[in-house]
Amino acid sequence: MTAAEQEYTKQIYLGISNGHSPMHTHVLAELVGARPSSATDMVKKLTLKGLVNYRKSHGFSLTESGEQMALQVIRRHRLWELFLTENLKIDWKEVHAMANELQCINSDLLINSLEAYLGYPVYDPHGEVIPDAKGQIPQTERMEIYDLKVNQGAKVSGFRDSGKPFLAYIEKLGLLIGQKFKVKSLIDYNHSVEIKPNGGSSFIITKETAQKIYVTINE
Amino acid sequence: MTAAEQEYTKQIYLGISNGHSPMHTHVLAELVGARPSSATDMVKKLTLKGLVNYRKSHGFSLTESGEQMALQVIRRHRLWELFLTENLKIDWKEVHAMANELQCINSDLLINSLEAYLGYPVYDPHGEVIPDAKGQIPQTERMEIYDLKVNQGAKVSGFRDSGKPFLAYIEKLGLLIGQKFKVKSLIDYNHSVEIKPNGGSSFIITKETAQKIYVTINE
DNA sequence: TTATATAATTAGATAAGACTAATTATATAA
DNA sequence: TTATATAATTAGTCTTATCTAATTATATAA
Repeated sequence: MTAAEQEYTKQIYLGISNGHSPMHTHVLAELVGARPSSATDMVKKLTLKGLVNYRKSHGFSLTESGEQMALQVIRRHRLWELFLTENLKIDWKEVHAMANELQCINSDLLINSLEAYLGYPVYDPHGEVIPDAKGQIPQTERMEIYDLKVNQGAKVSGFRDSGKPFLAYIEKLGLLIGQKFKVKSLIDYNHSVEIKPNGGSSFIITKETAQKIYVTINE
Repeated sequence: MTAAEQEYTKQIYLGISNGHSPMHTHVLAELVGARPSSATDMVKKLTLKGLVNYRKSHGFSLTESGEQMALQVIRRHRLWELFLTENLKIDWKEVHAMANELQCINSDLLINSLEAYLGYPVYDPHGEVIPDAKGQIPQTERMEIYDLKVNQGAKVSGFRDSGKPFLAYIEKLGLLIGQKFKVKSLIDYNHSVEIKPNGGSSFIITKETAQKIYVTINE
């Protein structure tokens, strides 16, 4: 499988996981950073290889083997991200792009050795779960800030978006993984959320942002 | 620069270092594992980019900037090889192929972080010198078994060939890096060399093999 | 110097992946 | 139901990197 095929397959999986079901060519094109016509070409190719269920001009999804493929790419991506931040101490906003190049190296020996070296981690530096060698995803419940109620306290545990602009914004807000906070109010008008981090003053985030930040509730 | 351009440039450099000066298309083709016509195409492209000095139907060499380019690729390759063997504990015969895929990721941040993580190493697992960030090669003298005299003792310090078949042969002979041995005799007929490793019995290696094994002489 | 073997190059294909521009589907509003 | 906006696809082009087969250079031996 080529690097491009792997990246498209990964993005179909992630897009569908984030609610874009069924996937559409223009959404996929946006996700991989290409034009819709390129996405159409690739989806047709992936369909021929049995990785995608495709009905012309309607949406599409991954087949069972396409999903397994995607999970392996995601596994490689996230293990490399973790290595880059944890071991090489590279800024977490930079690692996504590097991991996108590293993920295409498809060697079980390499990736399983890396996984062992990192100590069989469960989460990547953005709080996303790392699939295991069999493509199994350790089951964890993912609640978003958007799901919280007023006065509820919680702790940041991950992010749905690993793009540099979003992560830079998160860093600016001080909402790094582990940060505790409380929901101060929910704004009916546009569904924004006002939160107050422990040891900081409160501010408002949009609905979109509140849906991209995973949390665990204080026990 | 594409992965292929990087690999060709690297192989031109290594080939010339190993005495193929000037380089020729059929030799280069052999080194990268392609046909001579492909090598011709690539050499023409590299010439247009100012990396190669080329005179049609005669040999060619790298320009100053081509050489710098090659040294950076070699640097990345050897740092990754070291990481794979030292940290991930992957068999040294396997790492060359993996490093060939990793070497194309051209990020100074990544590779300088990796170098720091590895502790600014000077040698890769095959005993080859690692160029620094500026493309400088730490100066070390490279003597081969073939240069030794009868009864001279020495220690294996590296190999000119990092291909799997050669390394498997070396491993079989027990001539790993650090192994001490003595030259028992030089065979005039075909310039083979009889050596006796410390703690083992003597055997004969061909001239070609004797030229691929670097040594340091016992003080 | 001419014949010949070897090396090098050219010509022409192919495959992957991307693009633009044009066309065709689909779904929604009037 | 028809018009229209949006989405999707097709057609055709480009680049990179390969290949085979044919041709041309070069150098060596007779």
